[in-house]
Amino acid sequence: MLEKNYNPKDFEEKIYENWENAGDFKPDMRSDKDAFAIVIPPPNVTGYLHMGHALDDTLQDILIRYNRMQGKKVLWQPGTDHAGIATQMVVEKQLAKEGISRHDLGREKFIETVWKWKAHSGGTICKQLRRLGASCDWSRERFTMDEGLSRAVRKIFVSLYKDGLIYKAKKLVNWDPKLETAVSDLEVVPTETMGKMYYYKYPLENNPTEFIHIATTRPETMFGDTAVAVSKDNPKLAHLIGKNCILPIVNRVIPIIDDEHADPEKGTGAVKITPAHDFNDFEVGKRHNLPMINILNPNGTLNENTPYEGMTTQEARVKTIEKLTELGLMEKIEDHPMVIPYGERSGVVIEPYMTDQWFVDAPKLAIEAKRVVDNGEMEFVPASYKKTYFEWMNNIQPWCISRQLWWGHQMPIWYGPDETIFCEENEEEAQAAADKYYGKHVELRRETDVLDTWFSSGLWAFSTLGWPDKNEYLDTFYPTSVLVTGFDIIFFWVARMMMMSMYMMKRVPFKKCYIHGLVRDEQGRKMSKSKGNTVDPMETIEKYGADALRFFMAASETQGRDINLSDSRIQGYRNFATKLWNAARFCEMNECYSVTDFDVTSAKLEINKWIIAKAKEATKDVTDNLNDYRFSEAANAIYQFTWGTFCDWYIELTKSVFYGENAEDIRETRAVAAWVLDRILVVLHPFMPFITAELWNNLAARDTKLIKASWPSNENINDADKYEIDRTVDFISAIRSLRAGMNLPASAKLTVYVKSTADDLNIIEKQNKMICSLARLNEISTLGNREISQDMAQTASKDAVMYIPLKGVIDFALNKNLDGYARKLSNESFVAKAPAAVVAEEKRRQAEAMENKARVEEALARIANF
RNA sequence: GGGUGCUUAGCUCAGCUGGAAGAGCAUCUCGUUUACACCGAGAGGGUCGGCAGUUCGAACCUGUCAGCGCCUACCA
Repeated sequence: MLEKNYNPKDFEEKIYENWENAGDFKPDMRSDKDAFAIVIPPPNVTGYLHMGHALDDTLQDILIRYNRMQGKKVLWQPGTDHAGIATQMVVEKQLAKEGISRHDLGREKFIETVWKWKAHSGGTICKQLRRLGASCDWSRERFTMDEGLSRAVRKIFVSLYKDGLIYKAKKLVNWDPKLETAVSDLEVVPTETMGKMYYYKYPLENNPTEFIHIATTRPETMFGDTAVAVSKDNPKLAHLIGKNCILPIVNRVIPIIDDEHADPEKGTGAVKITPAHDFNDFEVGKRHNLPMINILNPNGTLNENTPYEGMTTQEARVKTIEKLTELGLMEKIEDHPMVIPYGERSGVVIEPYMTDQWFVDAPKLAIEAKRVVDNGEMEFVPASYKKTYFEWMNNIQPWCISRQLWWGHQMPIWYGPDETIFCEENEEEAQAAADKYYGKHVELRRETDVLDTWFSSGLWAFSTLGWPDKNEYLDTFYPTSVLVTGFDIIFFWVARMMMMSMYMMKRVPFKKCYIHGLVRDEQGRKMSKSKGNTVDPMETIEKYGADALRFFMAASETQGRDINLSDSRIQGYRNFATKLWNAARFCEMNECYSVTDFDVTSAKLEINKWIIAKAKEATKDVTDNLNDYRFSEAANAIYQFTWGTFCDWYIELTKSVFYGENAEDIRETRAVAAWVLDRILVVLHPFMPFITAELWNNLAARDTKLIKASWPSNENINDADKYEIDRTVDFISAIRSLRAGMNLPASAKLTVYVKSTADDLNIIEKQNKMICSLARLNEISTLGNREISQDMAQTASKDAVMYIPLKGVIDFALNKNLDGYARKLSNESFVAKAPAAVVAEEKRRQAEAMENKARVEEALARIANF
């Protein structure tokens, strides 16, 4: 027997353990059907599940379960990411609490500490994914720094290098002065800020009374200036080209050059050129072969090339302005809205900084990655993201992959006395190679830089499947079927996977890429820890169950739009689960047990033929929508069928069968009710795996677990099966509506006479009992040659006109109540002794009843006039 | 600056190929009945942002205006 109340906490975790222990998430490699695979976007190993994951992973699980039920070989490949910067920062913060810096520990000890931290706090997110119901094959869980995946990283690195697609270069990069590492363009967050524009002037070399006027937002960078540029098309300034000016404070002579970068419309029309600290100026510097003066230390303070060595840029800025003012060169300072780049992780201002770094030739790798999207080998859903992808790919810059961090894949590069050794294996192999090359034992020094985290994530689609080793999984599941991820990660990850996979595998990493939006808070604001508006999915699951949260995510997921979290909606889906639970209890109480191999075509009763057709229709609806990745439509289809059709109508209709005497009708209806309930469990399972499995297990002894039950397909739907009951529903609805509109009490049983087509009359004849029961009637019959009298209310449904005599009914019902109130209130001792609130309430009710009566009488008067 | 999306009921949003405007929540009325009050029955509520076009027919297609958002570039 089912418990009276739906209580997801009683069974969700238990059911999950059963699946996992039984190996139900492992692909059925013996299946003769297609393979279907998804690689999970790997969360940070030390991270926690947030609502974004809940959405992303619910959608994936729906697809996985749906395809698994179709009998395919299904793999959901799980794993976690080492998240270089993020993890290193967390551990550094921990150490800082004990007053230790990573440098105190040294590289080796520090990395050891990180591994310890990972062992201690890692894996939480995988437990949380289990709680959500994610049916990943945990036996294949991978980590980006696993030995296998690390080997893949080294192999690709060396291969790219040999193909000339990785190179070392001294270039301007985004430098994070707090973390003291290069970061990629994508790890920089441009932030709108109100800053200042500083106007000052440099004297000309040969005529110190003449000046060239400069505007800048970063005056302290002047110590790195190696030219001033103006445009030859600028009539006011062109005459200065070729002259020199004097850089104040340091009194260095720099040329005034002609360059297109100097826009006459902007600033003063003359631009100070600081090639080592500005991306545009760097280009100008290259064009004119200007010296590049580095003015910063790695920690962002000014260096020995400036008069303000050791100062922060802010301090130096103040000092520079003071000094320029002193020299009478400062002109004005204006407020200036601008965009300042901040480090995504560190939150400090990012400085363009000249260093030796390693780059991947992304523009070259992009060629293939673009081609296969262009020709449809990889399809975005929704398709509009194709444009976004090309927009970026067409403007792609070389990808800086080196990081001056400790946590990550250390580059497989060893420096010998005068040679660089690349080795995809390990230290000893590199040493052996070096010794062989030099013909004697030499000291090797390994490159200290590690790789950008996204380098290893870029290999995820095949490295997790065991590449570079040949194996069955790689053969079976690569290319994977679909990647499900948020739009915020298209460039970080999707594009890199495309490039890396096309380079190494020559085939797309996934055939489709489903992109969803962000989960926002109730008011539509972005969730963030700093705003304090995050909602922990684990708390939501605790409160409403994982099924409710999952269903919310599915039902809210419409292509190309963000989702606003809504507690009332999640609660609504919990209510939906409760509703299903109770419907199952109804079936159980009425002994509706699953009949193995029940032949639905054998059903004779109209209500049964009707619900079977509707169930098949709903199944097709869900199937079609899932195939098109229309999650909300699919979820709504099963929701509407379960609640609006099965519970609201079918269960009610079965009551006149179950409470009747016809044994054959009861037998058939029990079998059909059980069949429909099973169908709901099957079709709902991808969305709400827990409650459906719990009911499946409790309602009958089964040969197959629900997780492996087969998804119905290509069913024959007979529209004629639906007609009679659809019409019956029309009649009942019309009568109910009229009753409510006229305020007729439910206790008043009515008589209805119908004038309509023979077809309708036939249906009314056949379904008489059900109509009477659901519309609270004594009788419904043909009008025949009865006279239409003035006290008859009328309502219509298509060809049918229904006449309802009202006279006695109303008087009876209304006066009964009124008499009661009158009697009570005329009782003096009641009025005197009962609490005032009770008396007032009684009076209120009396007034209400009188009002009600007036309304009905008014309605009757209207009918009389009709 | 370039790109892209949105504007539909009080709120949050669906609405696929142009064919009778929908859901959930909220509101109001009623509630006989052993599946369910986390419920049932019923109701009200919309100039589909404005304007102009195409069409037999437009929430949907075209143009235009307005408002909001996102991505991206830009530290003169």
